[in-house]
Order: sequence, then C-alpha cells, then structure tokens
Amino acid sequence: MNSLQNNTTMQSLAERLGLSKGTISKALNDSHEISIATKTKVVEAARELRYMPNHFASGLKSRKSKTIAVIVPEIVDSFFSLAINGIETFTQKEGYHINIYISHDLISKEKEIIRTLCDGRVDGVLISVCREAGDNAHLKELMDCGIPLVFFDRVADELKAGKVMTDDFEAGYVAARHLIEQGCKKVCFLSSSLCLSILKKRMEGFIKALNEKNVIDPQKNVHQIPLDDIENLETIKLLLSNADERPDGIVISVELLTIPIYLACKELNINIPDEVKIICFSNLLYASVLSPPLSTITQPAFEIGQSAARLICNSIDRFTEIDDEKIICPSRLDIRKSSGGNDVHLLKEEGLSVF
Amino acid sequence: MNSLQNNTTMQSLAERLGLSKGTISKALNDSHEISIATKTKVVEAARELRYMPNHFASGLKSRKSKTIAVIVPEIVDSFFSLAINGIETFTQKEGYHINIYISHDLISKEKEIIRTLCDGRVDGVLISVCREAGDNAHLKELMDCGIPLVFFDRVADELKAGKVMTDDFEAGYVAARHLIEQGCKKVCFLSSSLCLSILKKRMEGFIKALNEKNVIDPQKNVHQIPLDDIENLETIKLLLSNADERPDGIVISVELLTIPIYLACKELNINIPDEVKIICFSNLLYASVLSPPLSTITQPAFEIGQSAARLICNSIDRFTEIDDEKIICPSRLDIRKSSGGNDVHLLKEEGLSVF
DNA sequence: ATTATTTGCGAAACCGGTTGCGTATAATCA
DNA sequence: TGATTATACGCAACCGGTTTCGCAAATAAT
Repeated sequence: MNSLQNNTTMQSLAERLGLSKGTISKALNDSHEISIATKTKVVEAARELRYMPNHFASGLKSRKSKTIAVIVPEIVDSFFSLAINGIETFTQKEGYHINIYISHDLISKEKEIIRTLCDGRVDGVLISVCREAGDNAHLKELMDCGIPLVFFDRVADELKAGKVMTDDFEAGYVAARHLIEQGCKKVCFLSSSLCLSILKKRMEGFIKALNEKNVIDPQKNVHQIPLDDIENLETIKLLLSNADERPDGIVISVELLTIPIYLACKELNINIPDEVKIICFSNLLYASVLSPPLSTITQPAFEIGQSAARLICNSIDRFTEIDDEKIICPSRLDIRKSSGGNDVHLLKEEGLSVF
Repeated sequence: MNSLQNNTTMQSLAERLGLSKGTISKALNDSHEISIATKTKVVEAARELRYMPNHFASGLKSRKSKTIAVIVPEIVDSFFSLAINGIETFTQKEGYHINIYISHDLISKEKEIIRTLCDGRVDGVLISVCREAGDNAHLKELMDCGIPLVFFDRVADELKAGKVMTDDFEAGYVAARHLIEQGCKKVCFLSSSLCLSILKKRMEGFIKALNEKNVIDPQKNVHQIPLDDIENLETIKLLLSNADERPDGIVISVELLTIPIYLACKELNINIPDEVKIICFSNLLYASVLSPPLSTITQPAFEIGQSAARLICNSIDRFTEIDDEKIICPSRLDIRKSSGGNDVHLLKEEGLSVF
C-alpha cells in the first residue's frame, strides 16, 4: 500500500532537535531571529532526513503556488511545442512549474479548463485562444479572481491583458510581396476560418500588397479551407484543378494546410514552383527537406514563449498588474525553392534549432 | 495591485447563510448529515458567489493534488508531443491536471526536476528517461516517498515500476527484414548512443535479421552518429561517400537523423530509394510529403501516452502499488517510397491523425 | 549595580477546508 | 406519556507550514 515513507515534517524535526515548530521554520527560512548554531543544526538535520516543506501547507499561507498554467489549442504542432519550450526555458530558471492544458480548439474545453484554474492552483495563466469563436466571459472571470493573464500568439484583442505576438499584418504583406516579386500574377491566400484575429491580420497584410499592385477586388483571392483532413484536400484540389483560373502563387496562413497542398499538387501533377509558387506560415523543422523545400514565414515561437513567460513571472513576482502590455516579436521570411528561391539549406537558422 | 476579488471562502459563505463552516463543507460534499433544504441553499449560494474550494486547503487535508507530473526529454518532437496528447486525453477525463517538465536529455536536470516533486504537489509521475546515462537514485527516492512512477517509451529496466513501451526488438527486426526483402545487400543501422535501452533493443532486433541472412559480424553495420546538427551531417556524408563500401539500406533508429540523411543524400547526389533505401523510426506527420516519402516504423505514441496515464491514474485512485507491470503497444511498419515501396498516401492512417 | 537593549526561542493564531463527536430538536416507538 | 432513535447542525481539532507576539537570558549602556 501507499506507505508515504517520507513523512518528515516540521513537527517531527522539531521534536528530534528539541526545538519548536516555529523555530524550525524560521531557521530554514534564514530568519535573523535564530542563532547561527541553531540554523546549521536544523539545516543539517533537514537534509539528512530529506525534509521538504509540504506544498499545500506553504501554499495555503503564502497564496503562491509557483505554478503557471499554459493553455494551447494543440500540442502536436511545431509552433506550440516550440513556444512551450520557450516558456519552460524561462519558468524553470525562475523556479516555476508549468501546467499544460490543451483546448483542442474547442471553446467549451477552454471554458472548462479556465474554470478549474480559479482555485489558487496557479499564479498566472498563459493562453493561446482557441479557433472556435465565442464570448470570453471565462477569461474575464479569471482576471476578476486576480490571476494575471498573458496571451501569446492568438490573442483576444478586446481584453486588457499582456499580449505577446508576432507582426502578422507585416508578415502577410511580406509573404504576398515576395510572391509578387517572384513574378506571380495571380496570388491567393488560404486560411481556415477568419475568426482568429491573427489570421485576419495576415490577410489584411496580404490585401495591402495586392492593393499596391492594383489588383481588383483582392478579397476574391482569399479562400477559406476547412480543417478536416479529407475535405481540405478536396477543396484545395478544386481550387487548383481549373488550369485557366488557377493561382500561380499561394500564401498559406496555417501550417496544417501544408500537407494537403503538397499532396494536391502531386496528385494533379502541378509543379512547385514552376506552375505555382508557395509560401507558408510555418515553423516546420522539416521545411528544408520537403520537395521542394518550403518557403516559410517563420514565427519566432521560442521567443514568443519566452517573452510571455517573462511577462507573467515579472507580474507575479512584483505584484504588478499587466496594463495591456504588448510585445511584438517579428517573423522572418525564409525563402526556399517552393517560392522559386535557391535551394539553400536553412537548417541552422538562428533561433530555430532546438537541439 | 493584486486585488484577489474572489475571496469567497467557506467561512464567508457560512456567515452569509447563518450556518457553520463545517455544515457548508458537508453540504457541498453531499453529506447525509445535512438536510436537502440546507444543501440546496448552500449549493445555490456557492454558485452565485462563484465559490471554489481552495486547492491548498483541500490538498493539505486529503493529501491529493489531482496532478500528475510528466517528464520528457524534449517537447519539440513528434513522438513526445503525441504521447503528451495521449496522456492529456486520459487525465483530463479523470479530472487530473498535468505538469510538464523537460529534461533536455540531461541527467542533472532530470534529478533536479525529480527533487522538486517530493513535496506532495503531484500524485504520480510519468517519465521517459533522458538519454544521458547515470544512476537512478533520484527515481528510487521518489518511489520511497510513496509516489507512483510509470515509465513510458524510454524505461529504466532495472527499476520495479509501471512500464509502457513498444516492441522495440521486434520493430528493429521488422525494419531490417523489410530492407533485406527489398533486395538490400548491405544494410546498416544508425543510432545515437546505445545507452538508451530502447535503442539497444532495436539494434538487437536488427542484428537478429542480419544473422538470419548469415551476415558476418553484423555488429560492424551498426553506426553511432553524434546528435549535434553539424557533426551528424558530416558523419553521415562520410558513411555514404565511399561508393564501394556504401550501404544500400539504412535503418535509422532515431527520428532526429532524418533531416541529415536526406540532406546528405541530396548533397552527394545519391538517389533514394534506387541507390540507398531508408526506413526510420519516426512519428513524423510529414513523412508522406518528404521526397521521397519516408518509410517509417511508426510508434503508437498516442496509445503509449494514454496507457501510461491510465496505469498511473488507476494506481493512484485505488491506492495500489504498481508491481512491475509492463504494457507493450506494438509499432507499425509503414512502407513508403524511401524503402522502395509504392508511393501511396498514408495520411489517414489509424491512430496517427491528431486533428 | 541598575536599567535598557538585544538576542534566541516558544506559544499560539492563522491559512481554508475536513471530519469526528456532541447535542438539541423532532420523529418513532413502547 | 415517557423513553428511544433519527435528524440536522455546531464545535473544535486537524492537516503542516508561517508569522506575530511575548518573554527570559544575555549583553550593552548609564
């Protein structure tokens, strides 16, 4: 049975040393009230008996858990796993633990998760909101509990909280301009839903680039693709199958659509980049070994995670509210062959390697 | 300043309703001692005031945190992120929270992490041990604290604990036999270090297949590749550059070596699969869009995570020790073009899709 | 030598739930 | 009607730390 051997408590330590519980506490916390001699005696005994202050007891009094909740829509995703890596790198240095929650892009799950977070188990929350639209009463309630909140990447624009993101508008613009400069005459933009504000911003940047080229009604070049694995392939094949109307350049705003695009082109025998040039918002480590290597708008996922963690840890440690602070980490254009660039190896790019 | 609005406590609820703290507790826990009328009154007031039992207070008494620690060597990794997805899927149903820790394959980090886990903050630990060799005193100490431990994938053979893994020996054998059946005359095995028992088992399976073909000294066909991104590319290029000695079939036992293999072949102008056939232990979602599509030994990462979570949750909830229980989830051979198979789309394989 | 101050520690309250026990009131029984 | 048993709730201890306060002994100041 569950024996729970390590029951060394302050009380047992106190009895063993002929001291009081309070004295032990003060000694271990290096209080000035306790003599050096007693302190060393206590510290040694504590180490010997592998004493560890009980997490619940100390948390009950201090109201601090040294724990941060991280809510992501998905974890099998190069962006989010890199972001978590960045978060962990920072929090671990500061002695914080992290709880991971996956919303699976469902607003109901997100609400359910948030609700469990109001009992004091976490000192702060980092969140990348789910794709599914919905009110954000749950987020407001969380903040009403006095729990600091920081959004990363997918933010809720209308809430006053910390926000760490990339320059999506600019990146959308750069992606579209790049394809235009590569000689594309008909560039289109693939998105999932446009509920997500970051996707909307990318699209607006894309529109701006098209407007500069005096494209008539650029909104017509924006396509919403379902995220279901079967439907999306069919939708994309439909888009590419009509040779006359077919786009010769595609900006893909979500990494998930990479596989269906490549598959569709292969099935329809369309050559990338000769017949259609492609660039994708993506953090894929494998972009350089795809055929052809995939040009990407690479988001600084690790840095975004790290900055978000720094923001929330500082807010917690200094008891300061985050006053709608916004941090922008710029994305990077990595030109590879899929958009007609040279096929150089970009494996060792700064900030991408995680090994 | 941090206002902590939601200070609804049992005491405040009690005062508001003219009852005692104990009565509130019993009412909320549906005790038979309390009348229906009182119960409904209390429950309604609790909901109205958004009362949540304090995590520390309840944990202090119950000695349960409803939290599981998950320690992985890396998170930007398709296997581990899938495994975490599996873990989360199960634990979330059971009302457990999960803490994520990343050892970055460093034994020192692993020890440090484990040490912080003995204070009662978690009810159990799931771990995939780090690659770096070392004693496992820290794991024993954890178990001595009465905290259930379950290994997944990378296990410590010598410890008596729960273990969930795949059939590495069998998989290594199957991979090698597949290449041999595809006509390879000189098959070799790439590994990182052989400290990891799972890599050793894969190698032993590989050796068995070669022995069956009466290969002389098959151990000579086993190569250890450094994991550093620059060194490994050079080492692999060296291995492939000598056209006479060059292997015509390669079993890659770690996913990390996929990129350098593809890059090396491209640089040396070696055709996959005509000149060298390749199969890799991997959970890459992008295997099918690599060029050529990569044959894989696909580990049931999601199932492994799910089973590990089930094992530890059951152990916790039933107060039973895990008596060296072993669960084996078999891997799957996915033949694609890199090993000379047909280029079929294996996107929708059972158990792989995470969308 | 006497008073003032510092030093080192113990006692007890407190954090917010949980739980065993005691008891007053109501319901049941003889 | 009086004794017995349920019913419904309050009281207080407890979980394991933290912290305030008080006090005795040691040291310093006068």
